[in-house]
Amino acid sequence: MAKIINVVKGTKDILPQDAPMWHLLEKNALDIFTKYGYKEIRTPIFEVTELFARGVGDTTDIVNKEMYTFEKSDRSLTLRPENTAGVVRSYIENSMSRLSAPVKLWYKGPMFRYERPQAGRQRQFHQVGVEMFGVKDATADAEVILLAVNYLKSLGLNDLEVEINSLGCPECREVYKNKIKEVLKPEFDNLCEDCQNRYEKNPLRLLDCKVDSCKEIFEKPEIKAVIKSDFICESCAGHYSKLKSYLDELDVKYIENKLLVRGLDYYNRTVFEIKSNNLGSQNAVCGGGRYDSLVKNLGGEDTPAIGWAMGMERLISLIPTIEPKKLDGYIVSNSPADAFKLASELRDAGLVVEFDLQNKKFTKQLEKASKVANYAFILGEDEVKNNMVSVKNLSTSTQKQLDRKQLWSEYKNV
RNA sequence: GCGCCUGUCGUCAAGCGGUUAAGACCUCGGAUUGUGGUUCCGAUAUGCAUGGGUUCGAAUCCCAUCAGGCGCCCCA
Repeated sequence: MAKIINVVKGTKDILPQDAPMWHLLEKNALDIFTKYGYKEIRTPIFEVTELFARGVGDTTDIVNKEMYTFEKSDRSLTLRPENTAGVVRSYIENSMSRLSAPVKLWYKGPMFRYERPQAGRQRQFHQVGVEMFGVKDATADAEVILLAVNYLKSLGLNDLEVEINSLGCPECREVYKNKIKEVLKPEFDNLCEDCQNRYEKNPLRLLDCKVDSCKEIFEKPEIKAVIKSDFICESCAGHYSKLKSYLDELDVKYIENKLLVRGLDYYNRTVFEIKSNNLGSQNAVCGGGRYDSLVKNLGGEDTPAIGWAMGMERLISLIPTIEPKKLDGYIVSNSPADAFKLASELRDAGLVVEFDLQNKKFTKQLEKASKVANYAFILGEDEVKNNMVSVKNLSTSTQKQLDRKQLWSEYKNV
């Protein structure tokens, strides 16, 4: 036998037995997002590399070490590691700022990140996400979070934890960053290697370091005081408290997590994650936040925006398995030509039917029917002659001859 | 990139230095030439990820390679 070829590391087939769960995710996304006024957008799965470098940010791990980048005709192209940058690119390119705000878009599709695969993490994975452009008020933040919660509820996921935080605006964050750097300066040599790198590149990411020695340092009173301090400026604080009061009124439960720092550079003010305890160590199903300067940074008009993305594989691992449906009927007949005709009639009437294409014996056909279908439609010589079909209910074993014309509407009474 | 764990039929597995490599499920065939789902019978790994080594003897022990899983980092 020839050598077999396997799926590439970190990728997976979505097999027929899992398809019903994907259909559920996709159907509910379409239904619910549509109710909230979102329109679907589909952008290419690869873009010019510069889009991600400028959009996602070149201090992020996503851009630094996780991108699938390739060269073609002197252009550097990259398989999208996330879709916000692509959607923003399209928003700008198609002049969507001319549309009446807010512009609400949603998407679903594969994303690519070159990481070591593990539970809840693949190199090709799928996200559903939403992006809202044009509203700077906290109403947008609240609506977007509510939408996430309601989408999760529609999937039967009610008890997930919503964590929120505010990163402030570029101005107040700069002050905060400097304070952190200042107070940590004496400890610099004691920080782990990663943290020493983060110190210059992105001090906010120091805060969720998992190394014990670093955690200890962050626990020191004078350092903790700075980390925990409410650094955000008055207007950012106002925005944040407005969001919280909206969430309270909407009865959306949340936990404030001051250490919640997104790894994407473009976020400002509101960031949030939704987590599950049943996912192993990759426990975030949803992550998002506000990115008010991204549109401008990518060459568009200054446009506030906010969005989130959910990992579809992670969602699927949280919802119960959906058993595949049986066929409505399986036609049992020794005459393929007659079976073809009957199958067409029933299919046209909306039934899901199959019949034997392999010339199997009558008993084998019936055996097959009992495994895959709710009803057997038995079509023998007599039945063909009289324009009848014998319908057998395979769970009750009752059988009746029905007129072929009314078959599709009456078979369920057998 | 680093750490830990695991590779026996399509699937789940037993096996712990000497077996004819259990068993179950799935699939296929038969009992059953127009009545299934129950039952009974039968078929299906000359081979235990691959390559070396140790041994009289290896699926079992050792090494390497490959593959998979999990964790760190980071994220959905």
